[in-house]
Amino acid sequence: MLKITRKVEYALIALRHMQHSPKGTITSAKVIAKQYGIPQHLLAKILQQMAKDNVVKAIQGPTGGYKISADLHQISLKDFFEKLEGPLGLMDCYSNSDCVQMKSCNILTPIQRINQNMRDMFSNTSLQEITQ
Amino acid sequence: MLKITRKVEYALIALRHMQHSPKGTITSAKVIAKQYGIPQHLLAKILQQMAKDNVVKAIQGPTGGYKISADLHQISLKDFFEKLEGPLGLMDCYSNSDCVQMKSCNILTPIQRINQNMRDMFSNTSLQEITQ
DNA sequence: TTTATATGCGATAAATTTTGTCGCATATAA
DNA sequence: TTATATGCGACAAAATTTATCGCATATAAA
Repeated sequence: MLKITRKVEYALIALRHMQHSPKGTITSAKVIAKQYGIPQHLLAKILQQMAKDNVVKAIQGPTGGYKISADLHQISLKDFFEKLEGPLGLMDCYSNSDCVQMKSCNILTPIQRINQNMRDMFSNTSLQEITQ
Repeated sequence: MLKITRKVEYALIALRHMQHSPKGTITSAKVIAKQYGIPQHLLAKILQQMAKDNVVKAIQGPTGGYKISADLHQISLKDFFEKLEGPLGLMDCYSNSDCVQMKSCNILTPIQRINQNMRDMFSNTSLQEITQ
């Protein structure tokens, strides 16, 4: 529990790789996948999603690939995680109200405080701090 | 991702329930399971594990059950989570070294800082703060 | 114009983890 | 003696995560 997913890991690895490449470099999913041992198709889809989210810009055709298009200082880890994986919370019930135990649950409020601490932590960390 | 498991949820619910019962009360898994809509057998196993961990004391026989035996002020959430779920970390590689990408991974160090923040947060929160 | 190689995207499959169930044993109060 | 609790291992179901496949479109380069 309390793990980040491989999807997020792969996204961060790709961003960091691109950020350490010479300015203007376009990097294909294939190159990154090979270098870090990531399934190529999977990484491609993740980069495509980041392109939709305007974190990265996609260039099509041969010699195509991706480059960072956002200012990573301006994106918090919380926002980035939520772009890729949806709402961030220690328990589902904070974003999804279909838990039948909602009324009887006695830890909803106490855990909420911890939850908020966690969200704050990721809100106060920028993507740049990971990829720099 | 970044969720706590139901196992931990159920454990916390049970502890909080017991802590709010009159001093000396012995509570069976069955009673708690019914009240909160938790699968009884599952909760029983969790309580048994907490008994092994000396968080709770088990009393056998009919009229048996459990009561809190530890000082919950003295147990951090981190320790509690690790008792139930094993090592705490954002990525498996911090506790388990069989990731083949270890050498090539470029985010190991940056994520480690975030990881430490998270561990600190759970280290600095006592079980009591959840169950009180 | 053709070809090779990249992204775009949906469907599907495999693997892993989480969650829940079952059966039988032991302990003990009534 | 009986009923009801914990103790414990094996197993099963469900959910989530991780990975694969196929085909479409875009475009640089031969």
